[in-house]
Amino acid sequence: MDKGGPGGEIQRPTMADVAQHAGVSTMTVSRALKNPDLVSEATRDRIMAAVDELGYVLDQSAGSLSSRRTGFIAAIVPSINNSNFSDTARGITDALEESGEQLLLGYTDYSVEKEERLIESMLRRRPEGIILTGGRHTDRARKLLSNAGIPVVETWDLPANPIDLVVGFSNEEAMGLLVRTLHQKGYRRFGYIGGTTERDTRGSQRRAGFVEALHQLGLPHDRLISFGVPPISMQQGAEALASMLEQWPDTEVVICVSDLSAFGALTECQRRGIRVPEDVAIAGFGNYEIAACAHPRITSVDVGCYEIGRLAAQQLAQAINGRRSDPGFRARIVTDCKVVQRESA
Amino acid sequence: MDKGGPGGEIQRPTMADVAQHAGVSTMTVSRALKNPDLVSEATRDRIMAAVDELGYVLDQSAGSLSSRRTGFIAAIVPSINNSNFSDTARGITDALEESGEQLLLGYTDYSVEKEERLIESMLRRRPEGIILTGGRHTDRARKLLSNAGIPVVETWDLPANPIDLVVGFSNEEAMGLLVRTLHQKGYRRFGYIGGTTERDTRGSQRRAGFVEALHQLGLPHDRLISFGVPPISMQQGAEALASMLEQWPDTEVVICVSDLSAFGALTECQRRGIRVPEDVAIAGFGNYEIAACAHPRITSVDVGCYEIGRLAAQQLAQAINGRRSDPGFRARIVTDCKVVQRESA
DNA sequence: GCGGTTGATGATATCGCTAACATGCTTTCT
DNA sequence: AGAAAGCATGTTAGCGATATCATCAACCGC
Repeated sequence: MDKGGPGGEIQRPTMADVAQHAGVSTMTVSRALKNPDLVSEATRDRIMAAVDELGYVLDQSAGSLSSRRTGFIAAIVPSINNSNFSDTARGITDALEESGEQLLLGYTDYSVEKEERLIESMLRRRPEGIILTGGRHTDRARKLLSNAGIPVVETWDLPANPIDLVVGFSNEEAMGLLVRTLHQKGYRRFGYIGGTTERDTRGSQRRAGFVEALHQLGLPHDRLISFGVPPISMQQGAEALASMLEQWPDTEVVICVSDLSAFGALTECQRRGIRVPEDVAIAGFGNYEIAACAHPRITSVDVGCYEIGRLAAQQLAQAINGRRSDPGFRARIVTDCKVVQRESA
Repeated sequence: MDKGGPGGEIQRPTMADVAQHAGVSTMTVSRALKNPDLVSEATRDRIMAAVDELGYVLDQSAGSLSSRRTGFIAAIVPSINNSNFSDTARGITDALEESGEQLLLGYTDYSVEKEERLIESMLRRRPEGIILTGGRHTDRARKLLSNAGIPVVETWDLPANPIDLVVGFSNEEAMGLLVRTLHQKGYRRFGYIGGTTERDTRGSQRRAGFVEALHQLGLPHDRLISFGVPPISMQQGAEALASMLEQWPDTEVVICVSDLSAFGALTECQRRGIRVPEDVAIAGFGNYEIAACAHPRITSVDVGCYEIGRLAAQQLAQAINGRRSDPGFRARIVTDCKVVQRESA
């Protein structure tokens, strides 16, 4: 097979070829493929036979140029390696499948600069809407989006100045909820493990929520360990726990920025023969599968990642179709966060 | 902001607008954006100023129609939720970034029918190449691909009848390697945990490799537990282990189709107070992060997921650019698999 | 000083499809 | 019966970019 080679270019059949083959005009072929009921059954059959025989595949680049609808939705997540975000991506894809749109997926590695570049390169594809993670973006990114004139959904956060639509939750409050829940269970000496930089906005917000909640409870909130560049890994969670216990050996409960680091912390305890939760309790965030399966199972916060994606895609679809004024349409959807209490804390 | 609403359609500037603004022809604008050195500095500056002022963003749908290069690469994986495959996806994206192509990513949920549908809808976007997972596809999918006349890379496997290019490894042999390694460590009574159906081709191949290796070693190979629809989860690994020990309580080592199920099996042992590896040893496959972090750490097989993605994208880029006859170009790249010995087995 | 090369730019003709309107022809209504 | 409406299809004109060839200076070497 000579494919893609120079001179090996195959002349793919076009709609005109199909039309000729079926003895109709290209317009009828186009209709037969997109709105079959606009074409009589006999003609449609002839066209489909021609399509089959020639192995014709519609060219959507051409189609969307003419119809001004690309059928693309762009989505940008921090990382596709993180199952929380890939759950969101799944939610988006599943919702899109219903509306027949295709997903352009990109990841930023938690960098707003990379996000800006991604937004720019995706806008060149003329997506009909775009889904972002978080509310922090470069000024240029905001400008690009505003110029693009397409609906935008920010997710996983409740930005103070949203660009357009929002589907998310408050990371501060979700963390506050976790802290208060654990406080009610009797814990008093809280420690927090997170990443080193502010790059992970949601991580920073969770830390802020941790501090604020303890402050309101009148408890000390200085046991903060920063370890590793986000996304903070299991391994780094383990190292951070070691550091935590070294600095504050009497810490009662350690809350981690995510379940991955929480799991790392848990295994570090196991290596050191520290009992969880008897000696130290551990809680995470995100309700990853690992939290439900670890031994002991890890207390966490479920933020409904899949649902965020599904809702974001639905909102976008409605906005694209001009249903912003429909009853029940809300530009800002606050999703539910639940603390999942398990054995680890 | 009125976006996407009916009648709210913003008239985005086109290249002609930029051209007029800068007092040049559209062709010069096109050149300034794609091959800046073909345009004098003064003109280029004027054009860039116009681009900035108007907030112009290139329309690639239009561009690719005329240049017959879409800049798209399609990639299809079984699941983006599985970090092995999302590592491969990362490898692809990273390699593509160098060549400036954009990724169209889709997932099949381990169904060849869904794969066929995905291939069809992606081919409508006229990708310049396509990366698949595994060597099993529907006949129609094969036909679609062959008609498309673009390079194809099959990954994560060494298909007997490859469509075109291959970047992968033998799942049978990789599993055989693991079995022999554990055999050398003295284990004799082997059990295997995998999914129920043949949908996960790679899972089936690993099971076949398990059976074959034991057969060659003259050992019994009937301790096979099938549990759950692939991808088999941590939880299912746990349940499968319970079932294994019930049927064959004297099993010495349990090999799981992936590290996720291995981890589930491990935690089930911990719940039951069964010591790993003293009472039962456990090994997984894929070398996920969790294998390196669990306590005890899980023996696994590293298959270089990221590298598979990177190589696949590179191969594709070379094939697209007609470098098939370059020295060093191999249509079939066999990647390295290494057993990573840890405490669990 | 002149044929030839190089460099910067422009004019024109598509690329493959679909929107919008036009054309016949049949059906329906009053 | 004649006007109005409906159905199946065709015609025409782009969508927004780029390939290709053409143009016109400026420059180069001998």
